Amino acid sequence: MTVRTRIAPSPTGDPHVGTAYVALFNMAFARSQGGQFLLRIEDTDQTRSTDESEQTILDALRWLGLDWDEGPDNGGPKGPYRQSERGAIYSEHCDMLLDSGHAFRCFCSTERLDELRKGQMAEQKQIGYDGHCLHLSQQEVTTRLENDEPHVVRMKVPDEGQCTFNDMLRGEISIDWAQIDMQVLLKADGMPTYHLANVVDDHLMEISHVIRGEEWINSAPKHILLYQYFGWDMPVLCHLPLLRNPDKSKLSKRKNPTSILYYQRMGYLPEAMVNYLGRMGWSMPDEREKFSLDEMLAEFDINRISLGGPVFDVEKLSWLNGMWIREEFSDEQLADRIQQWALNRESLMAFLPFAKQRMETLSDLAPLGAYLVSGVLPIKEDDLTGLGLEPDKLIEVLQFSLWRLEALRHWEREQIFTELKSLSDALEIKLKAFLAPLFVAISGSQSSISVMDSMVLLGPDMSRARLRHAIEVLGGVGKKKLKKLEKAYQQLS
RNA sequence: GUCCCCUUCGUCUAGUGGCCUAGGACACUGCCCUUUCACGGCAGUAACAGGGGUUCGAGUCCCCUAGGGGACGCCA
Repeated sequence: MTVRTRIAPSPTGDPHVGTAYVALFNMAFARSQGGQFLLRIEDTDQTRSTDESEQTILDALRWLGLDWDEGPDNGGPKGPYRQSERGAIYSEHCDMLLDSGHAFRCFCSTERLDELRKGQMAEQKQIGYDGHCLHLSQQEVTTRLENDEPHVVRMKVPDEGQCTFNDMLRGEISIDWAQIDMQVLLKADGMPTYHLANVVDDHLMEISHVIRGEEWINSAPKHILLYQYFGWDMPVLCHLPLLRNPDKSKLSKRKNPTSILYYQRMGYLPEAMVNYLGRMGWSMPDEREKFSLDEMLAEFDINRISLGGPVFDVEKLSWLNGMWIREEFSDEQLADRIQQWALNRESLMAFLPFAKQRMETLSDLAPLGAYLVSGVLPIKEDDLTGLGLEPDKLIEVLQFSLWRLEALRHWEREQIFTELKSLSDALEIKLKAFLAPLFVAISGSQSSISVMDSMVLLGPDMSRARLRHAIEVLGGVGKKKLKKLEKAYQQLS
């Protein structure tokens, strides 16, 4: 048996804990069955991933000890790979469906589709493609193709009956075919959508079991249909519960740190991290809380997964991390870890040029650099409100900066500066006054090395987390207020 | 709005019809240990969403209701 985890890099390159979670269970299932665990990076929307962001995710998984196998040597796609390099195989498969009459070309414009959706929304009807191009004559299709009219390829879907399939954990699931949209398979730019790429790649990689997040249940019928159209064997499906925020919604970075890099930077151990993820929706037969990846692989039974969406609880993760530090690490091992983590030559060399100018004795180093090796800083409301900005302005500065920095793709001094400077101009606040609250949020004090340099040293995840924390310290932003801020933010740019 | 999935302490969970007076862990509270703080030890508060069935017997099986979540893109 063979199993794979699909990875979709995000523009910012954050390796999401949800990705690691799914990868862990794929790996656990594969290894416990003596099968293979593969990894596949997929990016059919080329604006999303870069070599860098792909690398970041692979590194994060490796850090957690989630090592993958090579995959079958059958000429099909191999291990982590770049999908865009193999664009042709999708259009070829798409042609097969076109020839067999299971797919059709659709020339509808984005405007028409928007209009259609709006109408359906207004009538409170089901939303989906209306089959406008389904019955174009061969003649018309040929003419429009000759005219180079932009078009997509959509799959045909039965208009009656139900699709019934089996989920390893959930049993039988039935969905009416009427619920299933005529999914676009090949986009106007010639790239496949997820659905096509997923099915074709899974088949070529000889995937036997698909273990993925619950959010995919509703698109299972599309995939089943494609397998039927191609005449391929359908893999076994298994949908994992979704990791949740404390308010039970799907885990998101707005409400919780979700980047593995953040937890790394925070000083969580990979062993504890994997251990904790393994406790989400799963338990050891003897209910022990602390276990290594190897122990989990040895005992893994997929039927021990519970289906309620588990809330990601940082507090319990911290407790577990403490257990690992205290019980599983010798002083020597811990010393090594700490050195690797932050007290390494590279980190010191990065920091020293700034520290040097402010040092009189070597012992000045610790207070100067403490904030760089800290997690959440103990700042108080007064530290921020005492800076001279009005409370409303203060929130604006922090929240807008956070949004700008969240969108930043390359975490470099120049870019950070450009973003913040343009924001301070737009808000008509002098740079010095504008940076003051950021200074406190990032470094915890008013006198330290420059904010920009500090942010570079801290890295994107910790920097953003500190800004979020500062906003929390000020009482946070309610739903209403958030909407207002978003509006104001949009108007700025 | 339509469809799908889910539902045991605040949170993570054990539970596969009798072993359940529902067990463990985090968090919380108290006590002990300790020159402080932690760690550690001990104890305590706290849950089967509600209603109907099936059964000698239901947390466990079925149905309904409610609640939560997800999906409805030329995103993945």
